[in-house]
Amino acid sequence: MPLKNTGTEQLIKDTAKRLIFAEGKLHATTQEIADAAGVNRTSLHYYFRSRDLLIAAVFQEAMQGLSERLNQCMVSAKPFKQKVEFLIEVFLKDMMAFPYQETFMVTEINTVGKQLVGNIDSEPVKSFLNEVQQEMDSGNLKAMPPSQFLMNLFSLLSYPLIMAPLYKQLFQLADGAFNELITARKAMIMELIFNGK
Amino acid sequence: MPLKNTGTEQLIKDTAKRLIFAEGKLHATTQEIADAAGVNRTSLHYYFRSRDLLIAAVFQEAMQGLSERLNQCMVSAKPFKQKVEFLIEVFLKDMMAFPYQETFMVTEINTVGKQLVGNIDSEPVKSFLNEVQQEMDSGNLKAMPPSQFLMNLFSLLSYPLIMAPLYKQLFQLADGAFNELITARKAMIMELIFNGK
DNA sequence: TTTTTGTTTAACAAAAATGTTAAAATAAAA
DNA sequence: TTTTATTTTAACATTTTTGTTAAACAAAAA
Repeated sequence: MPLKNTGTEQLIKDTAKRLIFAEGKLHATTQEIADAAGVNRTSLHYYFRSRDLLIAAVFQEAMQGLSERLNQCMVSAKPFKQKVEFLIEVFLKDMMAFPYQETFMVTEINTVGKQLVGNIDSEPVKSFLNEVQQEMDSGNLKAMPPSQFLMNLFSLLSYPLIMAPLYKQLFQLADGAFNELITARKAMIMELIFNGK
Repeated sequence: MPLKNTGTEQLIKDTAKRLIFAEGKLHATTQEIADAAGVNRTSLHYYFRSRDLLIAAVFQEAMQGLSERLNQCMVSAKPFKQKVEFLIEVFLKDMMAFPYQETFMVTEINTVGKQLVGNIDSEPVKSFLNEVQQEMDSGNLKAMPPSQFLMNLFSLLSYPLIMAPLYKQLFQLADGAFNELITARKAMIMELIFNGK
């Protein structure tokens, strides 16, 4: 629709992402988004027609981003261990920037409906799970259902960042100290899931 | 306030908990809560005065519940390994019933403010972390900052349940098959965090 | 039974959030 | 420089959600 395109459309979308994914304001209002973007609320309707459509756009881009990250990490030609290392790097970085992305997707699915998920491509994941199985067969990984391995990996990666506000309180840590904990996790997760092998 | 007490107050609170914590409707409206509870929306105001106060009551009970579970699991007289086993059981059960409890608390903190957390007692956690340190010193656990050990434990426990809607899709699993995966995790988590020791 | 107390409800009111319209502002094209 | 197309905005309208009031109802006490 826009031809002149001064970047406002992208600005609104990015601001919505920041509020929702980074700051965890899962039900930011159109006014809050417009204010944070420094535009009039009507602009938001001009570009997206309704709040729902803006949210849908944001959701869909998050889903696509996730899909691309999975693809990038899971179907590369790297040897398995390097592949996992790369995956941890990519997802840890993403989670540090947008810790509430996954939370948003899940709660959105819970309120709007499962049909939202439809477009995710599960092929890369399937091929990765196969590779995990092979590694287990060769004795390079402790045997377990490959889906468990994958859930373990993502649990260790994502959960501490999602729950950061709670853990900062529980451990009495300021932002800086907590971030150090998080960045130290890459090596630790590798150790843990490869069981010292 | 209520003297006759027909159980409506508790019913409303429990229904709110079900919608928010179990079904993941993190911003259920008063109408949705009243409908689900089968009462008139005005009753909700009669007992709680406002939506905010109902939500505050729900939040506070969740916080207290968490506090109690932590206490129950972390300061018992059990030997360390049994203690962890017990903790996994308790929290896995709770997460299966109310997967979005923690998510709710975090997003609430992100929108309302950190002062909400205030009342959590971090003493049981501190004493547990000390015990973890001792186990590491004795060589029963791989050495790492104890807070990392604790985050690992809770990550492995909680994350798959929080993200269930996504993983069911990704693995193409129905509810039954997914639940089997989850219940199989207790033993697996023990193995993983004790590193076969 | 009638009085009192507590509970539930319908009807109404207010506030908050979303959506629409038309006009003003801006910038490129003719 | 006028014209045209696009973008931005203010003002208004609608819908949704929350909150209030007063009356109906129910049950125990007087």
